[in-house]
Amino acid sequence: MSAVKPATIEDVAQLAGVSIATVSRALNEPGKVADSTRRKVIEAVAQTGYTTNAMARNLRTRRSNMILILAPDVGDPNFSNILVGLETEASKRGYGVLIGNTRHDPTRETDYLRFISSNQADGIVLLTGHLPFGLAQAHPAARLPPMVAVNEPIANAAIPFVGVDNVEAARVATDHLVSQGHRDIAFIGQSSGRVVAKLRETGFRTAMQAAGLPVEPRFVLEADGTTESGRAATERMFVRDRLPSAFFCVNDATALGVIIALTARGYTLPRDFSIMGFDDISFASFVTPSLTTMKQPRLKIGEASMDLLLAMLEGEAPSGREILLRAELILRNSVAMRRPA
Amino acid sequence: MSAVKPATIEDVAQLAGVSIATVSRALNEPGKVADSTRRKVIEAVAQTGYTTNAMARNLRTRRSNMILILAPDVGDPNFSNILVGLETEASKRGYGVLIGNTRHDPTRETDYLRFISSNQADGIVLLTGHLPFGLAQAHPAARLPPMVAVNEPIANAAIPFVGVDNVEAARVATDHLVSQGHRDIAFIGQSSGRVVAKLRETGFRTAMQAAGLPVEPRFVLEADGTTESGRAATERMFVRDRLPSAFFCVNDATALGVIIALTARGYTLPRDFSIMGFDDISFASFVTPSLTTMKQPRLKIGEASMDLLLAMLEGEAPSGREILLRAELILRNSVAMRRPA
DNA sequence: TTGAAAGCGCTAACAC
DNA sequence: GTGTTAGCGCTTTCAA
Repeated sequence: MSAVKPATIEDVAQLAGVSIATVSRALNEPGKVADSTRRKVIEAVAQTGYTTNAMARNLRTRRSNMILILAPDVGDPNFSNILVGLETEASKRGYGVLIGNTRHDPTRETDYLRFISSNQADGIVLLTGHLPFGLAQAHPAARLPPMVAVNEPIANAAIPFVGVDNVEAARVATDHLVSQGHRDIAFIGQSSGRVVAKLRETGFRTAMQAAGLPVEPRFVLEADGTTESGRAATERMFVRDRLPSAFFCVNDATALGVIIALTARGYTLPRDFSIMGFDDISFASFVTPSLTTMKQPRLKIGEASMDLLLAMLEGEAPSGREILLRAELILRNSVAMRRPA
Repeated sequence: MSAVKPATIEDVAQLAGVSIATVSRALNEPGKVADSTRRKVIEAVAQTGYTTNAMARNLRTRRSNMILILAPDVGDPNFSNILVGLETEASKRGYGVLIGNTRHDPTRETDYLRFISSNQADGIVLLTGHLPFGLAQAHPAARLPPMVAVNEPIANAAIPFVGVDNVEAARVATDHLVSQGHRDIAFIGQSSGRVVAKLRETGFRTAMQAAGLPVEPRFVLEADGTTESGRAATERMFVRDRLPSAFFCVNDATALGVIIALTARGYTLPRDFSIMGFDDISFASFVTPSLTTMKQPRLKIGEASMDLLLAMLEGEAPSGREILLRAELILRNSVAMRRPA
């Protein structure tokens, strides 16, 4: 019964007894078509099972209604719900979402730009923390595609950012430790490269200063955000003569490393030390002790980012904004009152 | 300097002093073009910064080189590396990957089919465990798009499946419990609806029978695969007069529920009970006790699925195959020797 | 309010 | 080996 070839706009036009232009209008600008003819068209569309050929439309309009998402690791639990949020908002607005897993590989980053230069995507969401390698060459300054940075701001580039207010959240986290009586607090995760780490360190220092507490340089340790780096940093701590009573970790993965190191040394947590994480990634509630941490509103971050990007695409928004969302303190069992000395 | 409008094939042709057809050939079928002219073309491409307009090409060829991935929850830790594998293989072969988060919502499933019917995707990877709602209507039987089912086979449909050999893996898992001296083993996670649960139960029963052990009906409990269902099932267990010494759980989430219930009742694990999970999702090593489980080769599953789908698309493979990969027993701390009664 | 027609940029027959 | 040419299916002036 049904044609072997998909129906085209011409088939619909013929059946409805109108021109293809009218069909196009009836579908895309219903207001510009008489009620009666619109009904005929709708009817014909139903009969033929017509669907607009997106390729033809895209070729004509030079828009693809696709958004490219560039992430270093799509499987990262830190991204999971951000992706869901991005996809949800895009889908709601009639856009599709294309994913590119870069693994921080410059070659791959460049490669994915083909989606932009070949008109297969209209804008980019960057979860990578930097501009895709090769962007500048591929696109002369004036014609950069619309982009938003998510989760990790992009240094030295006027790319709108959407994410958590890291400084403020780190301040809240530190305040919580202070409120539990801690005065000697270590910061695990200093890292010159990573913008986010810097922001969290700033929040930490701000809170300490506001509380009138000193930040001892020997209590500020480098770590690159991995579990192993957290473990190693903790070990380095033990060559000191004095120890902090609490650890504020740059993220949950680092905190896990700290917990592992401390537990291995025979300490009981949180009795002996308090640990504060950041992110609230999926395992945070399953570790022992379960992790007190700052929860990122990932779904919202994703939705807000896509919303901003689409607004830019549709020419509604001033590009250059920044949307900072609030992180939430999640109280679990890794932070306790400081024991009297 | 650089033109405000992107270069087209015509610009390249002009600069190289050849016809557009030759440019097209030089780029797509280099063998069919003389060396000297090919070099001229390459040079002109470089000068103009030309990139093929994918929309025009797709319109012409009726192929998009895009694959649609339909998943109920893109953020599910169980999918994370499968997605990475899918994307990696696709990207390697020059395909892009489009994601659709269905949330098991029939409306959304139908909605995503527009990517197929509008020529924006050439094939579908199904992580949902069922055919997208509305597929049959949208595509008369003869013209179903190429599809593969991943992770969860699709009942009553001749869709090629790629995933772990659940029966075999469940057998291995059960064998391990038996080898530790357990004889009274409960199966948590019976579920009539889910194909995967059935397969794992089959593997469990096979192993028990092979070991000459009875499967007591009261030790086979329903649970839908969530942590809460595992917890609840364990509670139901305690109205019995006898208890098993080990629990084989249909997945890690369920196992976590069992652990929570048992721990809450004051038992020490694995001293009092042994728990076996399935999947090895990210938190498995962080729970206390860390979970002994069967690890799914997720990256490989993703790569193999995409490989199969692309082979089908390129007309190389008989559609209707099944690729079963081997799961690996991961020994951690939730399973111990059975204590003498 | 509608129709005719141009053309988006490309690939693939077909001719040379 | 290379060029000419006909569309792929659609949107969008421009006229009526």
